[in-house]
Amino acid sequence: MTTADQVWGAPIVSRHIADDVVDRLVTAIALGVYVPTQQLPTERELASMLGVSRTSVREALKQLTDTGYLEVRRGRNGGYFVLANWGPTSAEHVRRHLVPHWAEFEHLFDARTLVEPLIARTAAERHTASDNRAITAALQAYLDAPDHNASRTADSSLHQAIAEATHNPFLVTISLEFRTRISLNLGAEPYSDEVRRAAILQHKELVEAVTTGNAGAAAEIAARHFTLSENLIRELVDRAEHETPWEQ
Amino acid sequence: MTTADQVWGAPIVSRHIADDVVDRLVTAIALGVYVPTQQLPTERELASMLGVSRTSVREALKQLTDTGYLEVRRGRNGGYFVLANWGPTSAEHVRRHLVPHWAEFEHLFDARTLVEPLIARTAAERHTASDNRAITAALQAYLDAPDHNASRTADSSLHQAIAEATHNPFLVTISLEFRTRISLNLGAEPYSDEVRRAAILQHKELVEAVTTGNAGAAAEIAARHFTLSENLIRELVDRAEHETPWEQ
DNA sequence: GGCATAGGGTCTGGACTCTAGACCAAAAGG
DNA sequence: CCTTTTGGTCTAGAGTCCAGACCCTATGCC
Repeated sequence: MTTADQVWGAPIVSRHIADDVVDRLVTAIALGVYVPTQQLPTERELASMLGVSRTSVREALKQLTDTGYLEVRRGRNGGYFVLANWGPTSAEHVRRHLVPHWAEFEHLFDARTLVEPLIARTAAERHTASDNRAITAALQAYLDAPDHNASRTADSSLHQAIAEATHNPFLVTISLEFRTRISLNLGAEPYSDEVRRAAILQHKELVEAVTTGNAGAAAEIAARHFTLSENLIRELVDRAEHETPWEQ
Repeated sequence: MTTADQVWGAPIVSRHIADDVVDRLVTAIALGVYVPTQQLPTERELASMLGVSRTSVREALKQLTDTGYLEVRRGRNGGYFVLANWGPTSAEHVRRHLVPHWAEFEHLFDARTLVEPLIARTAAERHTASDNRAITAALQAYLDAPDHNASRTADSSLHQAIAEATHNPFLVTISLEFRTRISLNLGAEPYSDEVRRAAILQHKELVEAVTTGNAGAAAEIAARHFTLSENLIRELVDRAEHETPWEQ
């Protein structure tokens, strides 16, 4: 693998606008901007938000509806609604997304476990009073989250607030990219009361370390925190592989 | 800046194929795959390499020629040739690229100085015998480089070989992205006999630390190494700003 | 000198994409 | 029942991309 290979590697393919729209929608849903049962903006609104024709938006929505991620209802009060197929608990989802991308997944977790502690450490070293306010508010929103969906949205916002305390847009982007790609294959990270209790504790510790400038602790807690969900996924896939021993 | 803003942020714009080709070419030249005075592949070859029509390739080459980065010669033995406008030593180049993107640049250096030591450390922890061979070969190529251009190409290959020793494609991509974006604004990093001597020493130390698995030293040397070029750029811009006090 | 060749330069027709906008169909609310 | 909101359908026109044919120019070679 030479430098030249990296550059010329893949042929250029003409990306269709609809594919870009699909990416945005999937990202939004993966990050919890829209949660199951929630209604998306109307076709006309999406078209105007994204600066694209309604035709292209419809093409994207059609793809997502066909794949079973959205439901469409006609008439007044109609629109597109997020279905609940995003959870990794369904063996279906595991087979469809986790297993085919398993190698990428391992690397993704690996890289995240390496980079996120660095981000947490840097945030702890550079945070300002205003960062602290944002982080604390995000933590509070997370603690107040009434259900799993709200919890996902708040989790993403909290980690984003921490990344922003590094005051480096590249680190913010890298962190967002990790969240997106992981949620993308995963739908939601696994969830149970036990997991939530552990996550609450870790988030509190992490926020404490970052906002008080305890860089070493922040890095260490972040490493533990991101290992938690990684292990949950592994268990899940192990189980799914045993339950459905390789037909189709 | 909420999560939703990050997702819906920019409107979707239809990327033209020619812009993608421009990106590839600029990346290739920035990374030293093609160096000044060297001839690019022919239009027909590029079209086939990239899987696009000759029309699109021509459009891209026209842009780069108009901007003054390529020269075109007609007739037999003709073709496109890389011009020498890429060096940051020209005050022209500094004004045109460094100053307008200065903020992005600071962040870029900052992120690189944070992440590259992590990559070096990880490479030191995970290297295999085959990685060591690749890294050592890349170092030798760097030492043997007869001139500045060959040196740039070899430098990029060496850092890539180290990144690949992490065995994580995301880290490889991030490292490549840093090199590309920095070279993109910079053309080449500044160069002098003194700089080269320092760089040779640091590259030797870095390779030694990585290949013998001395993770701490690898991280520390990488941090120093990437700070070196950062400081050179700063001096350069300071000088340029004093020499040409803000007309145009 | 003259011819063959390897490049860039130009043009065309057709397939496909994207857009804007008009209009239809269904369901809910008043 | 009628209006309104929302998805569903269709069309005309502009733009993009491609494949391929053909032209122009400089060089190398006989």
